Amino acid sequence: MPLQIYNSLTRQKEEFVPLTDGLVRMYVCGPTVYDYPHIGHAKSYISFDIVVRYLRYLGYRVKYVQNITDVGHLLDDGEDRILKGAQREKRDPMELVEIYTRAFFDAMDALNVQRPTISPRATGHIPEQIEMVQTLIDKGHAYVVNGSVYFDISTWPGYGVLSGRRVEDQRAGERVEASDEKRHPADFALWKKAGPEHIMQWNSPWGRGYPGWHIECSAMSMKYLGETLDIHGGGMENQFPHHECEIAQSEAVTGKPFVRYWMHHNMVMVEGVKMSKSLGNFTSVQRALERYSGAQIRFFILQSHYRSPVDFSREAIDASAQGLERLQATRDQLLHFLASDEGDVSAQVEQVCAEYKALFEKEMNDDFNTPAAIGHLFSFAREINSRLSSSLSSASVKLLHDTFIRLADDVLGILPESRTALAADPFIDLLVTVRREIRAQKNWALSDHLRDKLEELGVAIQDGKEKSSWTYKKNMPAL
RNA sequence: GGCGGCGUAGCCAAGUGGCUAAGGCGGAGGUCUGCAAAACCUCUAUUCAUCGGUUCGACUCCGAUCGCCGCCUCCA
Repeated sequence: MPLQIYNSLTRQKEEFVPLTDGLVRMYVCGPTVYDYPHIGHAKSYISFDIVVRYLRYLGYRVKYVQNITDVGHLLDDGEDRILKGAQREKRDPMELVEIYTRAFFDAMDALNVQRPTISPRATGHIPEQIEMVQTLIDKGHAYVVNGSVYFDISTWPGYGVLSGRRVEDQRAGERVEASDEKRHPADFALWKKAGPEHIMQWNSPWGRGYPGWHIECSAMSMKYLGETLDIHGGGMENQFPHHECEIAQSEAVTGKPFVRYWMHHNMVMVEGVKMSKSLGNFTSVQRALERYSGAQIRFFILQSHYRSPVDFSREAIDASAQGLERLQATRDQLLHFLASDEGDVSAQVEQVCAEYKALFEKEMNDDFNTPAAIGHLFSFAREINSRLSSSLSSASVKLLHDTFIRLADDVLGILPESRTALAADPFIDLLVTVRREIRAQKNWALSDHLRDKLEELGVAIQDGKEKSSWTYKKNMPAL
Protein backbone atom coordinates (compact mmCIF):
# COMPACT_ATOMS: atom_id res chain seq x y z
CA MET A 1 0.00 0.00 0.00
CA PRO A 2 1.38 3.41 -0.91
CA LEU A 3 1.88 6.17 1.64
CA GLN A 4 -1.32 7.39 3.29
CA ILE A 5 -1.40 10.66 5.20
CA TYR A 6 -4.15 11.79 7.53
CA ASN A 7 -5.28 15.11 6.09
CA SER A 8 -6.77 17.40 8.74
CA LEU A 9 -8.62 19.25 6.03
CA THR A 10 -10.67 16.25 4.92
CA ARG A 11 -10.42 14.40 8.25
CA GLN A 12 -9.37 11.17 6.64
CA LYS A 13 -6.34 9.30 5.43
CA GLU A 14 -5.51 9.95 1.81
CA GLU A 15 -2.94 8.54 -0.53
CA PHE A 16 -0.05 10.94 -0.78
CA VAL A 17 0.58 12.22 -4.29
CA PRO A 18 2.74 15.34 -4.59
CA LEU A 19 1.89 18.08 -7.06
CA THR A 20 5.13 17.58 -8.90
CA ASP A 21 6.44 14.09 -9.51
CA GLY A 22 9.34 13.29 -7.23
CA LEU A 23 9.31 16.62 -5.38
CA VAL A 24 7.63 17.43 -2.09
CA ARG A 25 7.03 21.01 -1.03
CA MET A 26 6.67 21.05 2.72
CA TYR A 27 6.20 23.82 5.24
CA VAL A 28 6.04 23.59 9.02
CA CYS A 29 5.29 26.38 11.48
CA GLY A 30 8.52 27.16 13.30
CA PRO A 31 9.13 28.52 16.78
CA THR A 32 8.85 32.01 18.13
CA VAL A 33 12.35 32.54 19.44
CA TYR A 34 11.99 34.42 22.68
CA ASP A 35 12.85 31.64 25.14
CA TYR A 36 14.47 28.22 25.31
CA PRO A 37 12.77 25.47 23.30
CA HIS A 38 10.64 23.08 25.36
CA ILE A 39 9.73 19.44 24.92
CA GLY A 40 6.62 20.45 23.02
CA HIS A 41 8.92 21.75 20.32
CA ALA A 42 10.69 18.42 20.50
CA LYS A 43 7.52 16.48 19.69
CA SER A 44 6.60 18.84 16.90
CA TYR A 45 9.87 18.90 15.05
CA ILE A 46 10.69 15.26 15.66
CA SER A 47 7.29 14.34 14.22
CA PHE A 48 7.90 16.30 11.05
CA ASP A 49 11.53 15.21 10.90
CA ILE A 50 10.15 11.70 10.55
CA VAL A 51 7.91 12.83 7.71
CA VAL A 52 10.85 14.39 5.89
CA ARG A 53 13.16 11.47 6.50
CA TYR A 54 10.60 8.92 5.39
CA LEU A 55 9.69 10.84 2.27
CA ARG A 56 13.38 11.01 1.40
CA TYR A 57 13.70 7.31 2.16
CA LEU A 58 10.93 6.75 -0.37
CA GLY A 59 13.00 8.63 -2.91
CA TYR A 60 11.37 12.05 -2.92
CA ARG A 61 13.32 15.24 -3.05
CA VAL A 62 11.89 17.20 -0.12
CA LYS A 63 12.11 20.95 0.01
CA TYR A 64 11.42 21.63 3.67
CA VAL A 65 10.81 25.17 4.85
CA GLN A 66 10.40 26.03 8.51
CA ASN A 67 10.13 29.63 9.58
CA ILE A 68 11.71 31.41 12.51
CA THR A 69 9.26 33.85 14.04
CA ASP A 70 11.35 36.72 15.28
CA VAL A 71 8.74 39.44 15.07
CA GLY A 72 6.94 40.02 18.32
CA HIS A 73 3.21 39.51 18.26
CA LEU A 74 0.74 41.01 20.63
CA LEU A 75 -0.15 39.32 23.90
CA ASP A 76 -3.34 39.92 25.88
CA ASP A 77 -1.70 42.57 27.95
CA GLY A 78 -0.71 44.56 24.89
CA GLU A 79 2.94 43.56 25.03
CA ASP A 80 4.63 41.19 22.69
CA ARG A 81 6.77 38.23 23.63
CA ILE A 82 9.96 39.39 22.10
CA LEU A 83 9.72 42.87 23.56
CA LYS A 84 8.89 41.31 26.89
CA GLY A 85 11.83 38.94 26.64
CA ALA A 86 14.13 41.75 25.63
CA GLN A 87 13.08 43.77 28.65
CA ARG A 88 13.38 40.76 30.92
CA GLU A 89 16.94 40.12 29.81
CA LYS A 90 17.88 43.73 29.11
CA ARG A 91 18.89 42.97 25.56
CA ASP A 92 18.10 44.28 22.11
CA PRO A 93 15.23 42.36 20.53
CA MET A 94 17.42 41.07 17.74
CA GLU A 95 20.08 40.01 20.23
CA LEU A 96 17.47 38.06 22.15
CA VAL A 97 16.19 36.48 19.00
CA GLU A 98 19.68 35.46 17.95
CA ILE A 99 20.38 33.77 21.27
CA TYR A 100 17.20 31.71 21.20
CA THR A 101 17.43 30.90 17.54
CA ARG A 102 20.79 29.30 18.23
CA ALA A 103 19.42 27.58 21.32
CA PHE A 104 16.64 26.19 19.18
CA PHE A 105 18.99 24.73 16.60
CA ASP A 106 21.27 23.36 19.31
CA ALA A 107 18.31 21.57 20.89
CA MET A 108 17.13 20.18 17.56
CA ASP A 109 20.65 18.98 16.76
CA ALA A 110 20.78 17.17 20.09
CA LEU A 111 17.50 15.46 19.21
CA ASN A 112 18.93 14.41 15.86
CA VAL A 113 16.40 16.52 13.96
CA GLN A 114 17.69 17.27 10.50
CA ARG A 115 17.77 20.95 9.67
CA PRO A 116 15.18 22.34 7.29
CA THR A 117 16.19 23.13 3.74
CA ILE A 118 15.40 26.79 4.40
CA SER A 119 14.82 28.54 7.75
CA PRO A 120 13.47 31.94 6.76
CA ARG A 121 13.07 34.67 9.35
CA ALA A 122 9.98 36.78 9.54
CA THR A 123 11.98 40.00 9.97
CA GLY A 124 13.85 39.22 6.77
CA HIS A 125 10.61 39.08 4.79
CA ILE A 126 8.78 42.27 5.69
CA PRO A 127 8.55 43.50 2.07
CA GLU A 128 7.00 40.21 0.96
CA GLN A 129 4.44 40.46 3.75
CA ILE A 130 3.60 44.08 2.95
CA GLU A 131 3.17 43.18 -0.68
CA MET A 132 0.77 40.43 0.20
CA VAL A 133 -1.27 42.68 2.47
CA GLN A 134 -1.46 45.27 -0.30
CA THR A 135 -2.73 42.65 -2.73
CA LEU A 136 -5.44 41.66 -0.26
CA ILE A 137 -6.52 45.30 0.03
CA ASP A 138 -6.50 45.69 -3.75
CA LYS A 139 -8.63 42.61 -4.14
CA GLY A 140 -11.13 43.82 -1.58
CA HIS A 141 -10.39 41.21 1.06
CA ALA A 142 -8.85 43.62 3.55
CA TYR A 143 -9.49 47.09 4.89
CA VAL A 144 -7.37 49.76 6.51
CA VAL A 145 -8.37 51.33 9.81
CA ASN A 146 -6.23 53.86 11.60
CA GLY A 147 -2.92 52.53 10.31
CA SER A 148 -3.81 48.87 10.80
CA VAL A 149 -5.03 46.40 8.19
CA TYR A 150 -7.56 43.64 8.83
CA PHE A 151 -8.69 40.70 6.76
CA ASP A 152 -12.43 40.89 6.08
CA ILE A 153 -13.71 37.37 6.68
CA SER A 154 -17.11 38.24 5.24
CA THR A 155 -15.39 38.14 1.83
CA TRP A 156 -14.19 34.60 2.45
CA PRO A 157 -17.04 32.11 2.83
CA GLY A 158 -14.61 29.22 3.25
CA TYR A 159 -13.36 30.56 6.56
CA GLY A 160 -13.68 27.69 9.03
CA VAL A 161 -13.29 24.71 6.69
CA LEU A 162 -10.13 23.49 8.32
CA SER A 163 -11.24 23.70 11.93
CA GLY A 164 -14.90 22.87 11.37
CA ARG A 165 -15.96 26.03 13.12
CA ARG A 166 -18.64 28.47 12.23
CA VAL A 167 -17.91 32.06 13.01
CA GLU A 168 -21.35 32.55 14.55
CA ASP A 169 -20.71 29.80 17.09
CA GLN A 170 -17.61 31.35 18.54
CA ARG A 171 -17.89 33.50 21.57
CA ALA A 172 -16.13 36.49 20.16
CA GLY A 173 -14.95 38.93 22.72
CA GLU A 174 -15.72 36.62 25.60
CA ARG A 175 -12.14 35.99 26.49
CA VAL A 176 -10.44 38.75 24.60
CA GLU A 177 -11.65 42.28 24.24
CA ALA A 178 -12.91 42.63 20.68
CA SER A 179 -11.16 45.44 18.95
CA ASP A 180 -13.56 48.18 17.93
CA GLU A 181 -11.45 48.78 14.86
CA LYS A 182 -12.63 45.50 13.37
CA ARG A 183 -15.80 45.32 11.34
CA HIS A 184 -16.37 41.81 12.55
CA PRO A 185 -14.86 40.31 15.73
CA ALA A 186 -13.43 37.39 13.75
CA ASP A 187 -11.57 39.62 11.30
CA PHE A 188 -7.87 39.22 11.89
CA ALA A 189 -4.92 41.59 11.71
CA LEU A 190 -2.66 41.58 8.67
CA TRP A 191 -0.72 44.63 9.75
CA LYS A 192 -0.72 46.46 13.06
CA LYS A 193 0.01 50.07 13.69
CA ALA A 194 2.96 50.41 16.08
CA GLY A 195 3.14 52.83 18.95
CA PRO A 196 6.48 54.46 19.79
CA GLU A 197 7.13 51.90 22.54
CA HIS A 198 7.08 49.13 19.96
CA ILE A 199 10.76 48.74 19.08
CA MET A 200 10.33 46.36 16.14
CA GLN A 201 8.51 48.39 13.53
CA TRP A 202 8.76 49.05 9.84
CA ASN A 203 7.55 51.52 7.25
CA SER A 204 4.55 50.50 5.23
CA PRO A 205 1.98 52.12 2.93
CA TRP A 206 -0.19 52.43 6.07
CA GLY A 207 2.40 54.01 8.31
CA ARG A 208 4.84 52.59 10.87
CA GLY A 209 3.86 49.17 12.06
CA TYR A 210 4.54 45.46 12.14
CA PRO A 211 3.03 42.42 10.44
CA GLY A 212 0.23 40.29 11.86
CA TRP A 213 1.12 36.84 13.07
CA HIS A 214 -0.49 34.79 10.32
CA ILE A 215 0.85 36.60 7.29
CA GLU A 216 4.49 35.58 7.69
CA CYS A 217 3.76 31.91 7.09
CA SER A 218 1.80 32.62 3.95
CA ALA A 219 4.40 35.03 2.58
CA MET A 220 7.42 32.89 3.29
CA SER A 221 5.97 29.53 2.32
CA MET A 222 4.82 30.90 -1.03
CA LYS A 223 8.09 32.68 -1.63
CA TYR A 224 10.11 29.48 -1.32
CA LEU A 225 7.62 26.79 -2.23
CA GLY A 226 5.15 28.36 -4.62
CA GLU A 227 1.45 29.03 -4.37
CA THR A 228 0.40 25.49 -3.52
CA LEU A 229 2.20 23.43 -0.89
CA ASP A 230 2.06 19.67 -0.72
CA ILE A 231 2.28 19.47 3.05
CA HIS A 232 1.77 22.07 5.74
CA GLY A 233 2.44 20.91 9.27
CA GLY A 234 1.95 22.35 12.72
CA GLY A 235 0.49 21.76 16.13
CA MET A 236 -3.20 21.12 16.66
CA GLU A 237 -3.47 24.24 18.76
CA ASN A 238 -2.67 26.24 15.66
CA GLN A 239 -5.37 24.75 13.53
CA PHE A 240 -7.56 27.59 14.65
CA PRO A 241 -7.13 30.42 14.15
CA HIS A 242 -3.61 30.44 12.71
CA HIS A 243 -3.93 27.93 9.89
CA GLU A 244 -7.46 28.95 9.14
CA CYS A 245 -6.22 32.48 8.60
CA GLU A 246 -3.32 31.29 6.49
CA ILE A 247 -5.68 29.51 4.16
CA ALA A 248 -8.00 32.50 3.83
CA GLN A 249 -5.33 35.08 3.13
CA SER A 250 -3.25 32.84 0.86
CA GLU A 251 -6.11 31.64 -1.29
CA ALA A 252 -7.60 35.11 -1.40
CA VAL A 253 -4.32 36.28 -2.95
CA THR A 254 -3.67 33.45 -5.40
CA GLY A 255 -7.09 31.98 -6.09
CA LYS A 256 -5.44 28.56 -5.83
CA PRO A 257 -5.55 25.87 -3.17
CA PHE A 258 -2.93 26.75 -0.58
CA VAL A 259 -2.20 23.32 0.90
CA ARG A 260 -2.94 19.80 -0.31
CA TYR A 261 -2.26 17.90 2.92
CA TRP A 262 -2.59 19.51 6.32
CA MET A 263 -0.85 17.62 9.11
CA HIS A 264 -1.39 18.39 12.78
CA HIS A 265 0.44 16.75 15.61
CA ASN A 266 -0.94 16.42 19.13
CA MET A 267 0.31 18.04 22.29
CA VAL A 268 2.76 17.17 25.01
CA MET A 269 1.34 16.84 28.49
CA VAL A 270 3.19 17.02 31.76
CA GLU A 271 1.69 14.91 34.53
CA GLY A 272 -1.53 14.67 32.58
CA VAL A 273 -2.08 18.35 31.84
CA LYS A 274 -1.17 20.44 28.88
CA MET A 275 2.18 22.09 29.01
CA SER A 276 1.99 25.77 28.36
CA LYS A 277 3.77 28.97 28.97
CA SER A 278 0.85 30.42 30.83
CA LEU A 279 0.67 27.47 33.22
CA GLY A 280 4.37 27.73 33.81
CA ASN A 281 4.81 23.96 33.71
CA PHE A 282 7.00 23.66 30.68
CA THR A 283 10.16 21.62 30.58
CA SER A 284 12.92 22.93 28.38
CA VAL A 285 14.71 20.54 26.05
CA GLN A 286 17.92 21.66 27.67
CA ARG A 287 16.69 20.52 31.07
CA ALA A 288 15.38 17.23 29.74
CA LEU A 289 18.80 16.64 28.19
CA GLU A 290 20.39 16.83 31.61
CA ARG A 291 18.65 13.61 32.49
CA TYR A 292 18.11 11.87 29.16
CA SER A 293 20.04 11.58 25.96
CA GLY A 294 18.62 13.14 22.82
CA ALA A 295 18.06 9.66 21.44
CA GLN A 296 16.11 8.63 24.53
CA ILE A 297 13.82 11.63 24.28
CA ARG A 298 13.37 11.11 20.58
CA PHE A 299 12.66 7.41 20.99
CA PHE A 300 10.14 8.08 23.74
CA ILE A 301 8.28 10.55 21.56
CA LEU A 302 8.25 8.17 18.61
CA GLN A 303 6.80 5.39 20.74
CA SER A 304 3.47 7.15 20.56
CA HIS A 305 1.79 8.34 17.38
CA TYR A 306 2.24 11.96 16.30
CA ARG A 307 -1.54 12.53 16.40
CA SER A 308 -1.78 11.23 19.98
CA PRO A 309 -0.89 13.30 23.00
CA VAL A 310 2.14 12.15 24.94
CA ASP A 311 2.56 12.49 28.68
CA PHE A 312 6.12 13.39 29.52
CA SER A 313 6.45 11.41 32.73
CA ARG A 314 9.66 10.17 34.21
CA GLU A 315 8.47 6.59 34.68
CA ALA A 316 7.36 6.34 31.06
CA ILE A 317 10.63 7.69 29.67
CA ASP A 318 12.71 5.51 31.96
CA ALA A 319 10.78 2.48 30.73
CA SER A 320 11.15 3.38 27.07
CA ALA A 321 14.86 4.11 27.58
CA GLN A 322 15.27 0.50 28.71
CA GLY A 323 13.74 -0.61 25.46
CA LEU A 324 16.00 1.63 23.41
CA GLU A 325 18.97 0.00 25.09
CA ARG A 326 17.98 -3.31 23.56
CA LEU A 327 18.03 -1.83 20.08
CA GLN A 328 21.35 -0.16 20.78
CA ALA A 329 22.75 -3.44 22.05
CA THR A 330 21.76 -5.13 18.81
CA ARG A 331 23.42 -2.38 16.80
CA ASP A 332 26.56 -2.74 18.95
CA GLN A 333 26.59 -6.50 18.43
CA LEU A 334 26.24 -6.03 14.69
CA LEU A 335 29.15 -3.59 14.69
CA HIS A 336 31.11 -6.03 16.76
CA PHE A 337 30.70 -8.79 14.19
CA LEU A 338 30.94 -6.53 11.19
CA ALA A 339 34.18 -7.32 9.40
CA SER A 340 34.05 -7.18 5.64
CA ASP A 341 31.38 -8.24 3.24
CA GLU A 342 33.03 -11.44 2.21
CA GLY A 343 31.13 -14.59 1.53
CA ASP A 344 27.59 -14.93 0.32
CA VAL A 345 24.50 -13.62 1.96
CA SER A 346 22.44 -16.51 3.18
CA ALA A 347 19.06 -16.82 1.57
CA GLN A 348 17.44 -16.87 4.99
CA VAL A 349 19.07 -13.62 6.06
CA GLU A 350 18.09 -12.04 2.80
CA GLN A 351 14.50 -13.08 3.36
CA VAL A 352 14.42 -11.91 6.97
CA CYS A 353 15.72 -8.48 5.97
CA ALA A 354 13.21 -8.13 3.17
CA GLU A 355 10.44 -9.22 5.50
CA TYR A 356 11.15 -6.69 8.23
CA LYS A 357 11.76 -3.93 5.74
CA ALA A 358 8.32 -4.61 4.28
CA LEU A 359 6.66 -4.69 7.70
CA PHE A 360 8.35 -1.46 8.68
CA GLU A 361 7.30 0.28 5.47
CA LYS A 362 3.75 -0.96 5.83
CA GLU A 363 3.44 0.76 9.20
CA MET A 364 5.18 3.94 8.07
CA ASN A 365 2.96 4.08 5.01
CA ASP A 366 -0.01 4.13 7.34
CA ASP A 367 0.28 7.78 8.33
CA PHE A 368 3.75 7.41 9.82
CA ASN A 369 2.84 4.86 12.48
CA THR A 370 6.16 4.95 14.28
CA PRO A 371 5.04 3.00 17.39
CA ALA A 372 4.02 0.05 15.23
CA ALA A 373 7.16 0.36 13.10
CA ILE A 374 9.27 0.31 16.26
CA GLY A 375 7.39 -2.80 17.35
CA HIS A 376 8.67 -4.60 14.26
CA LEU A 377 12.14 -3.27 14.95
CA PHE A 378 12.13 -5.07 18.29
CA SER A 379 11.18 -8.31 16.58
CA PHE A 380 13.85 -7.72 13.98
CA ALA A 381 16.42 -7.13 16.73
CA ARG A 382 15.46 -10.39 18.41
CA GLU A 383 15.84 -12.21 15.12
CA ILE A 384 19.26 -10.62 14.59
CA ASN A 385 20.43 -11.46 18.10
CA SER A 386 19.45 -15.09 17.61
CA ARG A 387 21.22 -15.35 14.30
CA LEU A 388 24.37 -13.67 15.59
CA SER A 389 24.80 -16.45 18.11
CA SER A 390 25.34 -18.91 15.28
CA SER A 391 27.99 -18.40 12.66
CA LEU A 392 27.10 -16.08 9.82
CA SER A 393 29.02 -15.00 6.75
CA SER A 394 30.40 -11.48 6.85
CA ALA A 395 28.15 -10.55 3.99
CA SER A 396 25.12 -11.70 5.96
CA VAL A 397 26.14 -9.67 8.98
CA LYS A 398 26.63 -6.65 6.78
CA LEU A 399 23.20 -6.99 5.22
CA LEU A 400 21.58 -7.31 8.65
CA HIS A 401 23.52 -4.30 9.85
CA ASP A 402 22.73 -2.16 6.82
CA THR A 403 19.04 -3.02 6.89
CA PHE A 404 18.70 -2.47 10.62
CA ILE A 405 20.54 0.86 10.53
CA ARG A 406 18.66 2.07 7.48
CA LEU A 407 15.33 1.65 9.22
CA ALA A 408 16.24 2.49 12.80
CA ASP A 409 18.64 5.28 12.12
CA ASP A 410 18.26 6.69 8.61
CA VAL A 411 14.49 6.82 8.91
CA LEU A 412 13.79 7.00 12.65
CA GLY A 413 17.05 8.57 13.76
CA ILE A 414 17.06 6.71 17.06
CA LEU A 415 20.50 5.13 16.84
CA PRO A 416 22.88 8.02 16.25
CA GLU A 417 26.59 7.28 15.96
CA SER A 418 27.80 5.19 18.80
CA ARG A 419 29.90 7.14 21.23
CA THR A 420 33.23 8.45 20.12
CA ALA A 421 36.32 6.74 21.43
CA LEU A 422 37.49 7.90 24.83
CA ALA A 423 41.05 8.11 26.05
CA ALA A 424 40.29 5.38 28.58
CA ASP A 425 39.37 2.80 25.94
CA PRO A 426 42.79 1.17 25.43
CA PHE A 427 43.29 0.87 29.18
CA ILE A 428 39.94 -0.82 29.58
CA ASP A 429 40.83 -3.14 26.72
CA LEU A 430 44.01 -4.03 28.55
CA LEU A 431 42.21 -4.68 31.83
CA VAL A 432 39.70 -6.89 30.12
CA THR A 433 42.43 -8.85 28.37
CA VAL A 434 44.33 -9.34 31.59
CA ARG A 435 41.15 -10.40 33.34
CA ARG A 436 40.68 -12.98 30.64
CA GLU A 437 44.00 -14.51 31.64
CA ILE A 438 42.96 -14.48 35.27
CA ARG A 439 39.76 -16.28 34.37
CA ALA A 440 41.73 -18.87 32.41
CA GLN A 441 43.53 -19.56 35.66
CA LYS A 442 40.13 -19.86 37.34
CA ASN A 443 40.96 -17.12 39.81
CA TRP A 444 37.30 -16.25 40.18
CA ALA A 445 37.73 -14.05 43.23
CA LEU A 446 40.07 -11.67 41.45
CA SER A 447 38.22 -11.68 38.14
CA ASP A 448 34.90 -10.99 39.86
CA HIS A 449 36.52 -8.24 41.86
CA LEU A 450 37.76 -6.62 38.64
CA ARG A 451 34.32 -6.96 37.08
CA ASP A 452 32.66 -5.34 40.10
CA LYS A 453 35.13 -2.48 40.20
CA LEU A 454 34.79 -1.79 36.48
CA GLU A 455 31.04 -1.90 36.93
CA GLU A 456 31.30 0.81 39.57
CA LEU A 457 33.30 2.88 37.12
CA GLY A 458 30.59 2.53 34.49
CA VAL A 459 31.99 -0.33 32.41
CA ALA A 460 29.89 -3.47 31.91
CA ILE A 461 31.65 -6.68 30.93
CA GLN A 462 30.04 -9.49 29.00
CA ASP A 463 31.93 -12.78 29.20
CA GLY A 464 31.58 -14.96 26.16
CA LYS A 465 33.01 -18.38 25.38
CA GLU A 466 35.81 -17.16 23.16
CA LYS A 467 36.27 -13.62 24.35
CA SER A 468 34.91 -10.98 26.66
CA SER A 469 33.47 -7.72 25.42
CA TRP A 470 32.66 -4.57 27.30
CA THR A 471 30.57 -1.45 26.94
CA TYR A 472 30.15 1.73 28.81
CA LYS A 473 26.94 1.48 30.76
CA LYS A 474 24.15 3.52 29.27
CA ASN A 475 22.77 6.48 31.18
CA MET A 476 26.19 7.41 32.45
CA PRO A 477 25.72 11.16 32.80
CA ALA A 478 29.28 11.88 31.76
CA LEU A 479 29.10 9.87 28.56
C1' G B 1 -22.38 27.35 24.62
C1' G B 2 -19.70 25.52 19.88
C1' C B 3 -15.73 22.24 17.79
C1' G B 4 -12.41 18.04 18.45
C1' G B 5 -9.78 13.98 20.82
C1' C B 6 -9.18 10.09 24.37
C1' G B 7 -10.52 5.89 27.94
C1' U B 8 -6.88 -1.36 25.49
C1' A B 9 -2.92 -5.80 30.90
C1' G B 10 0.80 -3.25 37.04
C1' C B 11 2.90 0.97 33.61
C1' C B 12 3.74 2.95 28.38
C1' A B 13 1.44 1.86 23.69
C1' A B 14 -0.30 -0.17 18.46
C1' G B 15 -4.49 -2.39 16.27
C1' U B 16 -8.88 -4.96 13.66
C1' G B 17 -16.40 -5.91 11.84
C1' G B 18 -14.93 -12.63 12.41
C1' C B 19 -7.99 -16.78 12.41
C1' U B 20 -4.01 -16.71 18.70
C1' A B 21 -5.97 -8.14 20.72
C1' A B 22 1.33 -5.90 18.12
C1' G B 23 5.50 -4.19 20.68
C1' G B 24 8.22 -2.11 24.95
C1' C B 25 8.88 -1.66 30.41
C1' G B 26 8.08 -4.35 34.82
C1' G B 27 7.21 -9.35 36.92
C1' A B 28 7.63 -15.07 37.03
C1' G B 29 10.09 -19.49 35.29
C1' G B 30 13.85 -21.68 32.09
C1' U B 31 18.44 -22.19 28.64
C1' C B 32 23.44 -20.48 28.51
C1' U B 33 27.42 -19.17 32.34
C1' G B 34 32.47 -21.10 37.34
C1' C B 35 28.95 -17.19 39.23
C1' A B 36 26.93 -13.01 36.87
C1' A B 37 25.51 -9.80 32.91
C1' A B 38 23.79 -9.79 28.06
C1' A B 39 21.19 -12.76 24.71
C1' C B 40 17.56 -16.46 23.71
C1' C B 41 12.90 -19.45 25.11
C1' U B 42 8.13 -19.71 27.89
C1' C B 43 4.36 -17.37 30.80
C1' U B 44 2.06 -12.52 32.35
C1' A B 45 -5.72 -8.81 28.93
C1' U B 46 -11.61 -15.23 27.91
C1' U B 47 -10.82 -9.11 27.31
C1' C B 48 -10.57 -3.62 25.05
C1' A B 49 -14.52 2.75 30.67
C1' U B 50 -20.07 1.49 31.54
C1' C B 51 -24.91 0.39 29.56
C1' G B 52 -27.92 -0.35 25.43
C1' G B 53 -28.60 -0.94 19.87
C1' U B 54 -27.32 -2.61 14.68
C1' U B 55 -25.23 -7.38 12.93
C1' C B 56 -24.88 -14.34 11.84
C1' G B 57 -20.73 -11.91 14.59
C1' A B 58 -18.14 -5.70 17.75
C1' C B 59 -13.11 -4.16 21.31
C1' U B 60 -13.75 -2.12 16.33
C1' C B 61 -20.19 0.82 13.65
C1' C B 62 -24.48 3.73 16.16
C1' G B 63 -26.70 5.92 20.70
C1' A B 64 -26.57 7.10 25.81
C1' U B 65 -23.85 7.49 30.43
C1' C B 66 -19.40 8.25 33.36
C1' G B 67 -14.35 9.99 33.46
C1' C B 68 -10.08 12.64 31.36
C1' C B 69 -7.97 16.17 27.89
C1' G B 70 -7.51 19.94 24.07
C1' C B 71 -9.27 24.16 21.00
C1' C B 72 -12.65 28.57 20.53
C1' U B 73 -6.69 34.06 23.27
C1' C B 74 -0.29 33.89 22.25
C1' C B 75 1.45 28.86 22.19
C1' A B 76 4.74 23.20 19.05
